[in-house]
Amino acid sequence: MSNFGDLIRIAREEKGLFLRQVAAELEIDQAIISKFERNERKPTKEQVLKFAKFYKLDKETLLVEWLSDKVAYDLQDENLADKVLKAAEQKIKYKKK
Amino acid sequence: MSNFGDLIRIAREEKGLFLRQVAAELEIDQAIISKFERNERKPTKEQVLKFAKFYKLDKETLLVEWLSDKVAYDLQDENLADKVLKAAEQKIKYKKK
DNA sequence: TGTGTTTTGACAAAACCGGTCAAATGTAAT
DNA sequence: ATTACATTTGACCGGTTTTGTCAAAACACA
Repeated sequence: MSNFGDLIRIAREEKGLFLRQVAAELEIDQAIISKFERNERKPTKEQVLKFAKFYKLDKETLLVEWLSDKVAYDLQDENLADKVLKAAEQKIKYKKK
Repeated sequence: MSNFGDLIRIAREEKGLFLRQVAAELEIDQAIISKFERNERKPTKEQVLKFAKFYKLDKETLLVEWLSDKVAYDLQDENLADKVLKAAEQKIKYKKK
């Protein structure tokens, strides 16, 4: 199962870059990026977009990965997760109208 | 579409209680309960359970309502909501193993 | 060992939350 | 219109949680 951290770590490794370099480019401390890659910290939306742009990853893919990490995290110890997701889906549909 | 606030407001009105009374009983400030009922603030899980017990509402129903409100809120201005929910579902399933 | 990279953890600043309270507003009866 | 009571609003406070910074520790490997 993929996650935000894996995506950006793989992207970085494919480009043969060091944390230091990415950090300088994106103006994000390398310690933080290290934590993002290990899913120890969650980036802000702005940061997600920075990564997408820099690594030339699909913006939507990365945002979905990031948001779904967050939702899954919020529901992790809820055995009601299924019901919650279905209810949330209905609510979102409803709001769109 | 239902939501947490409506459920507890209806329950209170059905029992003919004033905010003041519920507040005293649950030891939650009435201003806060007023905000819960109008979905202006989100209660803690503990508070949700207090309401379920006091109003004799199904615990699970209320928890699902509360959590799905939160998820829907987090995704409200994301047109990726559908994809996010599907991805989150996969992640939660995966984690269970 | 020496060099360079990544990870860890302590710390401070900022943002976010939950609760308290009193004033403002709403509502209905007299 | 005034009174009495219920609800809503908003300012404020303290505590928790996030976010960023930094340097030291750990790791990799020639």
